[in-house]
Amino acid sequence: MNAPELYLENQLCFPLYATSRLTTKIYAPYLEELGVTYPQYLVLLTLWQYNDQSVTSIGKRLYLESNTLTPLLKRLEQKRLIVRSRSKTDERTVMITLTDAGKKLKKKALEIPKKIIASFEDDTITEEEMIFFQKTLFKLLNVLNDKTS
Amino acid sequence: MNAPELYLENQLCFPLYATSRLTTKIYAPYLEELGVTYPQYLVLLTLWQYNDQSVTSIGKRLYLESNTLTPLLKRLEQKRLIVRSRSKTDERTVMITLTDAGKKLKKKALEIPKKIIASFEDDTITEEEMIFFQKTLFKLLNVLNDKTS
DNA sequence: AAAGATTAAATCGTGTACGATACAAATATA
DNA sequence: TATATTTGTATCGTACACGATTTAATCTTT
Repeated sequence: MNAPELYLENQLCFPLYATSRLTTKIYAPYLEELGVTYPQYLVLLTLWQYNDQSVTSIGKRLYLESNTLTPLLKRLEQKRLIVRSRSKTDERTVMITLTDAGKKLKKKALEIPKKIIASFEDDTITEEEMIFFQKTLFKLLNVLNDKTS
Repeated sequence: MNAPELYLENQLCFPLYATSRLTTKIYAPYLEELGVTYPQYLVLLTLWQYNDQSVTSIGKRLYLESNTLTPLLKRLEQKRLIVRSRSKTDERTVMITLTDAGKKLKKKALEIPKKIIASFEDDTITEEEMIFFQKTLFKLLNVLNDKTS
């Protein structure tokens, strides 16, 4: 029974899944220097860009929920990069605050993007193609976010 | 300290990670009907397309290793969709064979792609753009595979 | 204001990912 | 042909993901 619609090379889900995982592996050596995991790095990016905020706010930006974030944030707190504290105006909310160490780590992180871009460099994909790719990717992310919420 | 190179919207890793996860969520209701998880579905796609093969062979196609695959394959075996058996010509190798139930599931899976395409449909992204996107995505996957191996 | 509904985190259980390591079988080399 | 190396799986520990549920705080409604 021939079924090209089920071939791996005709899927969209599979290359997204595989590329996402391999990209994370490219980051690994640099993140190891920072002492954080990849999802922890994304939380730090969120905090560096948008400053202190609630767990839900971080979740909205990263498309994650408290079931994933709470344990992750506890680990970041153990590493003394953030502080978790109940809001006084709304006791349901937990505010995430960067510590000095967490803020300092940003300087080190600034070196990462250029190293990543360098390791992505390749003859088969032009810079223009990558920019277009990134645009479509973000469009797709928005579409999917509407569909899943 | 302004650092646009660290903004979430300027990353490539982050939208890949988020889009991959949201795509998996789109599949969830259909995979529930099949009674498998998303990575289990990918293994079945591999077996349907390339027939019976070793753990390593599946891993090469999906960019996974035995540390991930062995437990996953044991679950597929418990569901009676595959059989794991040591090769007689090479006792190191474990051959993965589809059961009749595993083969039959392909018929049900054939309905999934069109449903997924329908749920991806959107005015902001043309079909042409999606095809181009998929091409770049596979190119990127190949580049990353070279870099990480 | 009391009852009901909503919201924000946290918890729990299952299933990946993956680096590191172990181990046995097969292959290569001295 | 012994020994060393490589290969194919499996195991272990840590860290996500995520659906489902719980709990407490806040908001809405009557």
